[in-house]
Amino acid sequence: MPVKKKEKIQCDSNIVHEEIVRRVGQKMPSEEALYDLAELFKVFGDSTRIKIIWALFEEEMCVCDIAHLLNMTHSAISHQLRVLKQARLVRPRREGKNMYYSLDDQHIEEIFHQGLIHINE
Amino acid sequence: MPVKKKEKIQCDSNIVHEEIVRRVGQKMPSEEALYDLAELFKVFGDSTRIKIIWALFEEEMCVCDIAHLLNMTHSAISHQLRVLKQARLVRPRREGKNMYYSLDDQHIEEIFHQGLIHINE
DNA sequence: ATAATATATGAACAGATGCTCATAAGTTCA
DNA sequence: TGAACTTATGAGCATCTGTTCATATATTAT
Repeated sequence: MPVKKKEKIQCDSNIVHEEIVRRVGQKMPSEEALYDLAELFKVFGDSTRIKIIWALFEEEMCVCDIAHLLNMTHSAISHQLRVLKQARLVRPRREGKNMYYSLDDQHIEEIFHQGLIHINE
Repeated sequence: MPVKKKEKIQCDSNIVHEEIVRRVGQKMPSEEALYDLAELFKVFGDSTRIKIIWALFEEEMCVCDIAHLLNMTHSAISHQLRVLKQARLVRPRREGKNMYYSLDDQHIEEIFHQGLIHINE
């Protein structure tokens, strides 16, 4: 009695499309890389931080000016700059009492650009 | 008596670096565009969704297979696919009992690529 | 030293998020 | 029709997040 061969397979939790899952699984980046990527995008996923970064596209600014530009408290901006700093996206520079922040990455602008293309589609 | 001109200005909440703030402010995209951009990146800011998208780079897959690949419940995957669908990042196609999802955007891969460059720097 | 200004930081709180669970909806096959 | 299977969805909940507030730190000028 020949075993009935299933050509187009169902999606039983056991009889999954094993071929597909195996092939795709092999091409996936490491768990760690995907996690880090998500962490990076998480940083971009807040409109305050997006605004800060966009402002710094133009030129370096101090905390106070950013706060004024975005009409937010110094504290809130400082907290967010810390997040950006930890993600190695901005770099601080002291000048007297002021801390000037500037962008520390060349790829951000390209990432944002592609993001805007998606939005405006 | 000549008015003392302030060259490098202080950061009083009143005497902000008005020139800078004004110039940068003019170049900022609209509030709405920046908000939408943040929303898009928020979608990328979760490792489950990152994994789903990366899997779909290879080929379309059904809910069940994605769940199996990522070792998660069907429900969790379905919820996340909904988020991706609402963001117009994936597109569903029915085939019998299965819903096959595929990527609906050409720019995602470029965005992810640039993101990885930042991480590996 | 003290005062004034700029920034940083911890605690607290409200709101958002992602998963699980239960259940519903849609499809196929007997 | 009903049973089996796949996917979708709402509720509940634990966790995470972004802001505010109070306070600390750092620099400059008096």
